Amino acid sequence: MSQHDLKLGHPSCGDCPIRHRAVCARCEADELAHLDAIKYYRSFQAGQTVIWSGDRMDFVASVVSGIATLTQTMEDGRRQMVGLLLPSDFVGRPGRGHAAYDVTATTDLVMCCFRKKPFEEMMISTPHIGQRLLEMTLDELDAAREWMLLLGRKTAREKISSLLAILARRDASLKAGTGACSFDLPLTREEMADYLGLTLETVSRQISALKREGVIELEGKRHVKVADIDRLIEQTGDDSDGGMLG
Amino acid sequence: MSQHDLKLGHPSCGDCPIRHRAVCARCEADELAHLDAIKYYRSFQAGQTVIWSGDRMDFVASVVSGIATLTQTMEDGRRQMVGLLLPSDFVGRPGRGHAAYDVTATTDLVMCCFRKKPFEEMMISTPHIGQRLLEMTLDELDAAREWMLLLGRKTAREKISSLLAILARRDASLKAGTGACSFDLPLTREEMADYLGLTLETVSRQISALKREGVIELEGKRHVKVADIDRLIEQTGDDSDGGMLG
DNA sequence: CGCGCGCCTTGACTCAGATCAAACCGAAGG
DNA sequence: CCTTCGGTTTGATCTGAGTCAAGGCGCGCG
Repeated sequence: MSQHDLKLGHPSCGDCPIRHRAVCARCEADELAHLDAIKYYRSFQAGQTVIWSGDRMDFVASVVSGIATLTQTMEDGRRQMVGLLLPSDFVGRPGRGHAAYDVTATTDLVMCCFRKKPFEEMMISTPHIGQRLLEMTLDELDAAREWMLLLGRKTAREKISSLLAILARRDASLKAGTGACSFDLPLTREEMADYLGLTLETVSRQISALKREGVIELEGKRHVKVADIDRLIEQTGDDSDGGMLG
Repeated sequence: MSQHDLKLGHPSCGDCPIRHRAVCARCEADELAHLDAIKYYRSFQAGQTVIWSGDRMDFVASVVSGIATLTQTMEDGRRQMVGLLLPSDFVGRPGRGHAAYDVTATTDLVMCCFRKKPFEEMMISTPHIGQRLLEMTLDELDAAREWMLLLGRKTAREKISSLLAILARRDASLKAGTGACSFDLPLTREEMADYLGLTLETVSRQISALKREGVIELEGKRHVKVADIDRLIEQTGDDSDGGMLG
């Protein structure tokens, strides 16, 4: 634990990029100072494994930048991604000593870590943290349940479109009014397949089909342009209101 | 709200059957007294809908007895169950005014309800409630993610076996040593199909196949006897240790 | 008693997506 | 320049589960 790869130039909590969305979002100045004192940063390169399922895990963390995945693997190698961790998302579970999933960096990744013990102590003394964590966990539970609908009932076409629509909305580079936007896919075809419960061939075919039909355009393999987001959303099978309930 | 069907004979919180597992599990005597003062019971008959997705929902609740389901429905009628609510499970989300899922009683059901406002106030004044709710929500998130693996990657055979194994373990009428047990299915074939992301015909066929192969026995349509639980678990595709990680 | 109604089972056929196999593309390295 | 290699595309074929359709079983009710 002594040589955690602490990088100079990391912000103090007060001007951290994820300050207002992460588990610390509701903390007051003094609480933040306490967190500042116990936090440390760790960086991972794209492709590196953060932790293996079943391994001892004596920290919890927030994603500061980059993207990580949470996956489960069966003995025979079948894999299912069960979560995508984006900046401000939380990893680890207070009150559990071992990782329940494989965590992998799909892009270069920076995490803000807390050793479990001091973090748990702080959760007791600082209700704001527990409150925010509850809120975030409830959001994740909703997301997981939405994904259950996708995995259990949607067609391949609907699955791919749903994923693209989520990525498109998040990269809200939505040109005001026009409904057009573009973004880079943060996942390989195989990773998308693992997320969607498909094979990589089916993912590839469906993306080609969407391209052929003009719903999306590709620049290279990874950059997607969506001329008309509504047309994409039509393909997802979701309520046409685009998820106003969320 | 005036005529909630409060039944005489309901226990005070102190000797409630779900006292030590529900959201109130960590509460002290005085906190319990407060909950006692604001709680009310509601009963539903098997088959009744508790609330529809999107409806205004001004209460949260714990299941006291019976079983309820949480389902999502697509416009065209495809349905996916996203949760099974058993005694002590919690329904509703503090900080949200509308139901996100259809909640249906599959057996006669009794729920212990709290109007949202007083409950939220109490969550702030009584950390024990929020702490317990966080714990329960994290458990549900784990369960949801395990279900994502089932929905995305398991075969029909593995899905059915997984469901039966879960029900068998829960009804821990496990005869010590022998690994034999028996229980009633709380769901119709169609409800199982909605839970497992299958059709009811496939559920029926797989159950017949398991019976034919001697993995299970049926008494009537609903009562299942498992002579050798390990043989059932072999069919689930899960790690052979039977989920010691959980 | 017989009728209708849920719920369940079984059979025949179809099809979406998996599997197997080949080749393509672009970047890195010699 | 050519080679290698990971990621990707595309084609041909196979198959598990869906769909459509016909009964069966048990129960409550007229």
